[in-house]
Amino acid sequence: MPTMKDVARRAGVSVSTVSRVISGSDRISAATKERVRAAMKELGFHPNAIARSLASKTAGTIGLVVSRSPENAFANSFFPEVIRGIGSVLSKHGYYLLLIMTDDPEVERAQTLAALRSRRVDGAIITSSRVSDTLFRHLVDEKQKFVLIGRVLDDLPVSYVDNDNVKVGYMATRHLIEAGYRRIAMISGDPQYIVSLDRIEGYKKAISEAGMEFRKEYLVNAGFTREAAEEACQKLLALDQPPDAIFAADDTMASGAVRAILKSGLRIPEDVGVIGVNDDPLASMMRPALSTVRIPVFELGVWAARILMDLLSDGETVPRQMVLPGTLVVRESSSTRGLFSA
Amino acid sequence: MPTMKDVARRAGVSVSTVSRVISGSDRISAATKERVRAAMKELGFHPNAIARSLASKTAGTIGLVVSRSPENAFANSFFPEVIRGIGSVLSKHGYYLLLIMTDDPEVERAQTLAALRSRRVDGAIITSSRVSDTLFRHLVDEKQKFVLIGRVLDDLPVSYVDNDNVKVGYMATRHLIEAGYRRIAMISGDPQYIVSLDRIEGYKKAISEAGMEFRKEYLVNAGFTREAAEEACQKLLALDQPPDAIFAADDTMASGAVRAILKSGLRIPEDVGVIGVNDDPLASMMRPALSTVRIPVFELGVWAARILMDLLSDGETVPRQMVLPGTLVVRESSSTRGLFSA
DNA sequence: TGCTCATGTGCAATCGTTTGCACTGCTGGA
DNA sequence: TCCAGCAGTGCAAACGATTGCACATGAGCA
Repeated sequence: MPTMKDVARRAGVSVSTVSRVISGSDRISAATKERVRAAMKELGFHPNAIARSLASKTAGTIGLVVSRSPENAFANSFFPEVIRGIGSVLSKHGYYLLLIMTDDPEVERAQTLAALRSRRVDGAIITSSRVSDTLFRHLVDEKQKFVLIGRVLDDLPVSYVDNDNVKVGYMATRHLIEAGYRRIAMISGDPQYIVSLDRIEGYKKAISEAGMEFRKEYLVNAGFTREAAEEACQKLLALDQPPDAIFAADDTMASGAVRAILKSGLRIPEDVGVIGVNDDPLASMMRPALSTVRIPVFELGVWAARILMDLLSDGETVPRQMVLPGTLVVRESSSTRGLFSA
Repeated sequence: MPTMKDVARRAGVSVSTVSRVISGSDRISAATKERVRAAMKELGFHPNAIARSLASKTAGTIGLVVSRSPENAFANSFFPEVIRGIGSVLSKHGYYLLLIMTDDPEVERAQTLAALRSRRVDGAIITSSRVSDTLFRHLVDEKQKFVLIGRVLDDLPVSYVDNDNVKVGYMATRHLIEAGYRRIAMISGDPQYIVSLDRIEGYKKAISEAGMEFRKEYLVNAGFTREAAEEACQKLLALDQPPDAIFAADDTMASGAVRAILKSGLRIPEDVGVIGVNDDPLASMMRPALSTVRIPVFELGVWAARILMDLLSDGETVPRQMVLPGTLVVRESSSTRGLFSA
């Protein structure tokens, strides 16, 4: 592999000059530029990114920590979409994306810390927010640059972008109420995740606002998996007073609920209404097509990346926090109830 | 950030000694090791990965090129699964994964080449194989280390791991035949991808082997999207002699076909049988549950990574090629036909 | 004619490691 | 008693770029 030294020799200039030609900047005569460029081409020279990083003290890489938690499990399209969003920003800035993803949460934490501490990455985007996690505190203490997709409960000075999950829960529940359903149950995700707590809060808010009573037995946890959701839904339907609508905290769980309902011989949406969250491809593909609250996943990625870029370039220090809204998407699994109850 | 120099000073030894303690190797007295370790801990020292890479001439990173082609679109679980497989191997070897993924194929190629040439990554795993692509030739010429998930048509000395797509096509078609279907159409993916050609070949083989006649109008291209598949299937059903079974080259397209069939008032599997490929979560979730040929995606990732590791460590030079089999998974969309025709 | 400055280029230090080689003591066998 | 050999450590040269500073040249101006 040729180095700048070789190029310099060939072009009859010094390495500094070559360097300056490459970085484009500075005052180099057109003639010299030309000769250096030619030499580079002739030798097939490509600058060594590692050496460059060492000298310039920036890795040119940012880490993306993807928790393989059920929360953003791969049954749904969260992960690819968020990457797409991030990538669209990073590529403009010439950054590469280092993926940190493993089955083991401990390994994940260790790798995240290692990547940042070893300066292998200049910053990180983290896509999980458990209720209790000391990782963020560590990162803040070490003044590492990172952005969270999600949010933190305590008042750590952390930059994050999140969707408004309280509102998401509220919108979904509210929609069911307006569609005429009266006994609305919620199948929630693992309460270890903040997103779960938020959506539950929204659910409760809509319930009480409508003057309905919150029933403990109508709120069940299915850990973001379809199987658990199906089972949970069966139990709900077996109650003395079974619910006439189900709000599932994501589309995957909603699909489980749908299955349980249909198996039990009930009709959707006539007997039981269902709504999910995410609007992943599955939702429109199911029969009946699933009503849902769409989350702007791509945008979450975009904003997380933008904020991180700012953090890195401006040396910005005040944490920025951002909340994006969801959108109600009404499909077959809930829309027509009004007709029946009317 | 403390450097090895600081640690060395504190421990009263030379940098070389510190380095040797870190790398674990070599002959360092227990006492010295202890002192150095203590110094590192006291200073909160973490070795700089970039400097390390420069000196050791290995990036410790491998690139994963994810083509956002429809072939491995995110509607299915190909991408996450393959990453999981790769990750499980890489983490054992202490490698990080650099993700190269963009909407634009040209940018993708450029980034791939740049990452390898700049030695930002030690090698790459590439997940696309278009029929005509000069990328591989370039990479081979430059002696870059890479493994392809998929395969090449020409006889380039390229290491790859692929599933046996001819056989996959054969198995799916054969199954339909054995289930009693007689007019079997195929909805294929974009013929620009080798995988498509292979599955078509398998389809034809099974057809002719069963003494059936290959009909040109029974082979249609739907570019791996559900919408196109639905449309294509409608047209098939409108033929004078409509098919009584559909082999779709992936589950996503199969779901489109299912929708078209049901819309037209026909029953599955009684009137029309359907089979897909992949066995992604969607397949078991659909109603009727979709018969399919399962592809060992996780294993593809594992083997690609293993082969790349060998390429990097042994300086191995003979290309290794590997083909993994698929598995027939019979569900509701095809199984019972035998009962009716009997 | 002499001085100032802008322009273009080179020198050499620096980034933080790794690693081949040389050196110092000591141990133990002949 | 001498010397080979080894364990333990340090020196200093890489690795391949970036960058502050110094320097040479020639133009512009008084």
